[in-house]
Amino acid sequence: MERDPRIPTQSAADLRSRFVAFFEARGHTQVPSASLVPAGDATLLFTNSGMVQFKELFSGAETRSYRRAVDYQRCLRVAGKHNDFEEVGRTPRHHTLFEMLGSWSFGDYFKRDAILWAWEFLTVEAGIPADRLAVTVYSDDEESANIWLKEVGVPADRLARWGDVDKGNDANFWRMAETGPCGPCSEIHFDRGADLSCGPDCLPDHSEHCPRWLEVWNLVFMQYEQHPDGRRTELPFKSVDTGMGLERLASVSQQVLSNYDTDLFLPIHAAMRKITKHSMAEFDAQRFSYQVIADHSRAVTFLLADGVRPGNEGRGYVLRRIIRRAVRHARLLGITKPFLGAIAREVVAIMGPSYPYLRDGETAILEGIEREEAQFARTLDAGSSLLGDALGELGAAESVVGRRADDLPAASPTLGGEIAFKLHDTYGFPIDLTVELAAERGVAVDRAGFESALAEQRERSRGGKKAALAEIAVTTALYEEILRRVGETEFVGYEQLDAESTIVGLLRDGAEVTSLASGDEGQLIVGRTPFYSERGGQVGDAGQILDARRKILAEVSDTQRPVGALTVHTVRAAAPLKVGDVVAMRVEPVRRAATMRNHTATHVLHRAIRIVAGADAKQRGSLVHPDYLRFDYPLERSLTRDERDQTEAEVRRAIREDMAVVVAHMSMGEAVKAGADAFFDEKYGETVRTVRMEEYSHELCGGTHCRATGQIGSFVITSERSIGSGLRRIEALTGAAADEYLRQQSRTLEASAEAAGAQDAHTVPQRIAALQAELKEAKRRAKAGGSARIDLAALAAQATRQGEISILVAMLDVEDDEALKEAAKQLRKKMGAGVLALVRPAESPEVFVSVEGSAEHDAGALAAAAATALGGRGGGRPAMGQGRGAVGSSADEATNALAKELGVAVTRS
RNA sequence: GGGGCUGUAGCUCAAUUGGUAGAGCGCGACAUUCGCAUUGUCGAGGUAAGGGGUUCGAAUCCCCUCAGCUCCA
Repeated sequence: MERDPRIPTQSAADLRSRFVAFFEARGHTQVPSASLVPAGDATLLFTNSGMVQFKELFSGAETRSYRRAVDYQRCLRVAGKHNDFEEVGRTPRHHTLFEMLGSWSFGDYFKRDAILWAWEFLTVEAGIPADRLAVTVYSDDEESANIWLKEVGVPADRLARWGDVDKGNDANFWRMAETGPCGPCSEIHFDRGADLSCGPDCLPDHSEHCPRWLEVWNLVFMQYEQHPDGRRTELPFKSVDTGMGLERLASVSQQVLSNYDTDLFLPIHAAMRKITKHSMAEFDAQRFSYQVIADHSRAVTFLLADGVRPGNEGRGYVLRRIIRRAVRHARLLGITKPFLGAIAREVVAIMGPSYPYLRDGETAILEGIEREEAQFARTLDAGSSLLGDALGELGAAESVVGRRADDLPAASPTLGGEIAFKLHDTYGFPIDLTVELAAERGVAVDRAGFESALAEQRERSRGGKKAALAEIAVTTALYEEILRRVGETEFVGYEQLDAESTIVGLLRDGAEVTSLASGDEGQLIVGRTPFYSERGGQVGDAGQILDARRKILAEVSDTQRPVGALTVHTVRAAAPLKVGDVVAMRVEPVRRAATMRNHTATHVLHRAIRIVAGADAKQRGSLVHPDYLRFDYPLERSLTRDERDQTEAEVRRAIREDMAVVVAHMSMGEAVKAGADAFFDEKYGETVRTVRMEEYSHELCGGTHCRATGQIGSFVITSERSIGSGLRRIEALTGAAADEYLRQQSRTLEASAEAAGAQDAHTVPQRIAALQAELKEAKRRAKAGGSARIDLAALAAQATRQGEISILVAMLDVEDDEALKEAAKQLRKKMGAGVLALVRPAESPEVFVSVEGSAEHDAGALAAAAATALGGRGGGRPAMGQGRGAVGSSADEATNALAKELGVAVTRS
């Protein structure tokens, strides 16, 4: 493409920081890039656009101290509605991970400022000549069109109008969901030159069909509220959400045709070529694979840094697929050794300055990659041998390296689609690898059969999750509507456990109602509540709802916050309740106190773990329940017995210190400066609540706590185990529960000591070891003694000779069927070839027959006949047979029958 | 959430498909050797992941639980 000398080349890093500075200078607060794992959104797998962390602000469910924001948001599109996974690498501008530069107005400025600033940034800061830009607006958005035409001065032929929502054309119209905030968009496109035009009437094309136009910036004006009945009304609270892909902007500024040729990717390609030793020509020939690897290495690095680990479900599975696809493409480039770690290092080097958390997590990132690469190598080995067997059965030819599937003759043998699918489904063997390896051995693969098997499985899988997700979406929408109507619930539970309030909403069976009858179960919403709703790992409060005379109206079993700060109590009504009633809310005090002990103990434990196992053992999740606490942290190994004891001792020491627990409110920035640990993706820029225990522990936390650590009382770890690769979980008890646990333990030990006959608790292990040795010895003696008691040599000597073979029919009174088999083995050694028929007297007598070196006799038949004679059954093979008579039948009869059949006398032992 | 596969000696894996649980490596002892390596002989080592069922009889068939691998969502 021809260079436009008017456009100054700028690095992606410069563009990123200029963007932030530009909007900061215009009153915007810089908000950090949020985690790829969305905080508190069950319907979303990954942060897939800039607006995810602001979602609650647009619906009015949440407010913040700022009304203008600017950010660069890492986004991932690999699953769900926006799924570019398969496109990545094939096109110049599809990515899994990308950065969205965003400017935001929450009920502040609207179309005019958004448009003027966007234009100014592109033409002045980025230096793009106005004649290289064009814009689009929604068909009937005269307001935006006028700003573009009259104020900015865009020529009429550089402005296109698109979209007609009511006729089903959603172009230039944005909506968050079926209902809720929505509005027109205005896009800014870069004109890459008329020579690329798709035709004479070429207009900026929003759908990207025309290579001439590159959409760089989308300005979304949230203007309307979409109601379920189809009406659209003007929003009182209008917002702006703009998003510009950094990779695209960089491609414009650096005047390259592909995002993959910008300085965001060039060093990654270079690092890869260093491994492959490819020339630039070879690189160009293999662009697809190089681009896949470059893209995926970025996604992998960010995902690992955000705490996602490869696994076989949910986010972990997506990460695994990305890593494996990258490895697969590296193999196409001839790389079979681990390489992704080196590439990830390069990604950290490029992105680290803008995303410091990548540097912090570098060790963990590299470990995660190394582990997954090794795991995939094992999978490929297992799959290769299975595939080899399958190909062998097809009479595959000798392997010819490099033979391609396309070059196979039409008459080639074909590997069934179901076999290819089984390899893929059960052994994780990638289909394109199957095709390639089969081709090398001259075998085609029935790809259509594979695809249909895959489609069938998809169909099967859909049933489960879809209904569940849809249900969440429906109830979420309902709660959002309630929240908009009644506003946030006031929480007064930090200071008091009782509060008077008014019922403002009731639900039964997932729908709003105006009253609950006695006995009904449902959800209750009030204006203010002392009930703590489940968040930050602490479970929701339980308690009662009372009337003025302290009569119980309802039992509260749980408290949740489904959306924003709307608190929802799960209740079972004991008396009729209706919206508007004034009630007394009473939190169960014992339960709350136990919960508080466990929550404060969780903070102490967190510090203790980091002291014992290292600072990297940061909290990854926790559950604070009245009965116990649960704490998850990353560690590649189990705690040693010593470390576990040390941790426990450290927590107890901190309890004895009786440190005051001090709660404070401050801005996020102040909290971070004060050294508070923020472990989850907090809402930045806002006032946060911090919980501090002197210099020992300082965390962001909304939970309820003890006044001082001494109130925790007791502490004991009850389990420490793995909950997945690199993740461990501790469960512990505090207060009376811990005391009770320890009491039970010592009681059990006392009982064990008594049962084992040990002098005292300390000698129980030795005592048990001694008993086990004794038991083993006794068993050994019994086994040996059983056959020793019976003189097997003498018995064998009494066998009747019949020509070449000996025949022995005997009754052996031994311990069990195992002893009978053992005796048979030894007799066989002493006796040589022949027929050996043994009977063991018991409730139901057992018959065991062994034949060696005789075609005349069938052991199975003999055993069956003898057992049948006793009303039982039996069988076996010619060399060996066994059976068992009915309960109460006579062993003598069986012996006699066998002796008669074989024509010999019974030998008595 | 819905599937597929696997779990047998310390390790890697067998067993005519329901009929006496084995092999190689590793381990121990003895022999060979000046010693090491080697080689030979003998030996120890099994709750067949755990539990239930069917059966005269289950590693094998059925059900449940647990763990690992894997696919789909």
